Amino acid sequence: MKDAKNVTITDSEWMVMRAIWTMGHATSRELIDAMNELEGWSASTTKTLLHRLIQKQAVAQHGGSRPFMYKPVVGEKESMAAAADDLFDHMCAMRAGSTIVGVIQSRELSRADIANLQAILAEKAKTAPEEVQCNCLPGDQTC
Amino acid sequence: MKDAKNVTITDSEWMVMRAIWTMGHATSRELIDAMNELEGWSASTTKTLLHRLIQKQAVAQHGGSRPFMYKPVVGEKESMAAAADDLFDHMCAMRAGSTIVGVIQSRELSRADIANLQAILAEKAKTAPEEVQCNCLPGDQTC
DNA sequence: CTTATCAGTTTACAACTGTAGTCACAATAA
DNA sequence: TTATTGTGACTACAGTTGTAAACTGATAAG
Repeated sequence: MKDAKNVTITDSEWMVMRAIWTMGHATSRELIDAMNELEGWSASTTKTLLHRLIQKQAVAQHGGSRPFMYKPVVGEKESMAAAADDLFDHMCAMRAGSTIVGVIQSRELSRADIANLQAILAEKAKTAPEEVQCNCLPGDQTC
Repeated sequence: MKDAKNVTITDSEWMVMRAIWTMGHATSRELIDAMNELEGWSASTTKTLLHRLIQKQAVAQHGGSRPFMYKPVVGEKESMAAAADDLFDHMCAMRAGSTIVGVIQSRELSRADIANLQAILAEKAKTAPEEVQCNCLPGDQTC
């Protein structure tokens, strides 16, 4: 069973996935056109990326006859979560908080997103530690 | 003037940077040992990464005589912010909010981080849109 | 001073990425 | 039925990344 955790989507592939996710399903022609307009890519480039995504089982080919339909196999939400987790997993745990502050400052958030975040934060506040430990070096140095 | 925005640090290089950032400055021996313990890397691997970081001007060699000192040139905070921005720039703006929700849920945050986030969110709530537009396809489709 | 060792520099090399051309075959038009 | 074209498959190729060996010059030990 393929899930987003096991698939690594590269930067270029990500662009194609976004189009497929948003369209729900698409023919190669539609994707080629969208990518050409968005990124200026040649048809070959989009085709290659699409094939690599199929190999990775991030996308599947549907419909028996020739203009095939392409549909996402991995979900957008899960893939985004996996990518974000992957990023933060490679960074210092102690500074994750301030990094998230930066992200929130620079992104547009809907009212619902904000309400959601506020609820989670209120909950987390109840048990939050004074300091998060740095996990960048071996042993348990005080950083 | 080198700033974090212009330097792309790869995953492996990131590990070395974390050690250097945390140590403040270090000799190659210290880094080699730390990386060996943390990642099981051979001395060569750490040396290579260190050199690539010097080339990228993410790290600088200090001290005239042989056991040189290595110090970070780019800051940890700025590098983390750049990496995080880069990630979110490649993802659907509409779903950034829920992705952040996921990140916050899975990370440990200090009281100070939480207070900070709460303040920013309260501020952003005042002008937050009902919906953030999807920016995955050309044109302005309703997604 | 000569030798062994360690730090620093070069070279290596396969896998992965970004970007794209070419080939083959199915569908369609003539 | 044959020629054309659109779509999918295969090939290409340079640059990056992960991982490390080999070489070279500085230091320390004898």
